Amino acid sequence: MKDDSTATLLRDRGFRFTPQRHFILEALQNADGHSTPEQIFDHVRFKAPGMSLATVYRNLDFMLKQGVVTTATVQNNQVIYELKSPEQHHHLICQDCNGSIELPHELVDPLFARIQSEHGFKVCTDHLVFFGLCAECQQAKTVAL
Amino acid sequence: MKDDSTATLLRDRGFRFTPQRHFILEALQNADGHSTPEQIFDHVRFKAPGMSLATVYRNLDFMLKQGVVTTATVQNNQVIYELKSPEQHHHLICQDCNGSIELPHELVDPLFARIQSEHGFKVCTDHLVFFGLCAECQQAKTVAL
DNA sequence: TTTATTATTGCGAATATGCGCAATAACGAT
DNA sequence: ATCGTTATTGCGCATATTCGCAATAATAAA
Repeated sequence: MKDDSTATLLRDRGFRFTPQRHFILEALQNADGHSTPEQIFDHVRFKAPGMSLATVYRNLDFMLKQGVVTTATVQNNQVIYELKSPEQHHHLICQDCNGSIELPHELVDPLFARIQSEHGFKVCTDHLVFFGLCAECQQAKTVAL
Repeated sequence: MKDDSTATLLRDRGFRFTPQRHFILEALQNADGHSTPEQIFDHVRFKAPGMSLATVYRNLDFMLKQGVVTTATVQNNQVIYELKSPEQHHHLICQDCNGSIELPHELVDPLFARIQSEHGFKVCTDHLVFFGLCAECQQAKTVAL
C-alpha cells in the first residue's frame, strides 16, 4: 500500500484522494521507471474504463507540484514521469542505445553547493537527465571509425 | 552579419541558406536570450508574411541538429531556443521572479568529468537549466515567514 | 448516516507541435 | 546567365497537450 502515505499527505493538505489518483500511482509503481502520460493512460483505462486522458495529464501535473512525482523531458521532447524515490537520483540516457543509468545525487550535490555559494542561488530542480553516450556505444563509435 | 558564418557553415555541409532561416536567426539575435517558437514566429511573420509556422519548428529543430542553437525545456514544459554562444554556459532561473542568471560551464565541467570517469558516460547535453530561488527571492521568503 | 462544501472529473473545444506530399527555389555546374 | 538537382517550403491534416465549464463525488461537519 505505497499510496496510503500519499493519500494522507494529500488529505492533510486539503486535497482529495480519488480512485483516479490511486490508479495513476499504481501505474507509476508497476512501470517502475519512466512512464509517458500515454503509457500511464493505457494502464489506467484497463482498471478504470471511462477515465479521461485529461485527468491523467492534470494529475501528473498536480502530483508534480505536490512533490509526489518527478518529471524530465527526454529527447524528441517526450515528457516522462516517475515516482519520487527516497534516495534522490538523476539519469544518464544514451543517445545511441537509449539505455538509462542512475546517477546518485552525491555526484551532483557539489555542483549545487558551488552554485549556492558562488551565486547565492538555491537549486530546486530535483531530477536531472543528461544525454550522451554510454561506455559501450562510445567504444562502438571508436571501433567503427 | 552574424549569420554569414552560419550560411557558409550550412552550405559547406550541403544544406541551403534560405531567407526563412535568415529571419529565424535574426529573430534569435534580436531576442538575445530565450525565445519560444511562437515568439520567433511573431518576429518572422512581420518580416516575411506568409511564412509557415511549421517552417519555424522545422528549422529550430534543424539548427539544433547542426549545433547552431541550443534548446532547453523550462517549467510548464515550454521549449526555448537560443543561439549557441562561443563560451558554453548554462542557466539558473528563479521560480519566483523568473530572473535568469548565466552559469559558466567551468562550474559544471567537474561533474561531467566525474560522470565520465565513474560511469564511462560521455555527456553531450550542452545547455542545462536549473530552477530554484535566486538570492533576493530566498531572502524575501525568509523575511516573510 | 446525512448534508454541504468544493475539489475533481469528463467532455468537447482550443492550442501546440509534428508529418506527408506536391510545388518551389537555392546553389553547383555548365 | 541558364539549367538541373534536390533541399526546403507551405499547406492541410495528424497527434499531443491544455482549457472551460457543468456535473460528480470525496471529505468534514452535524
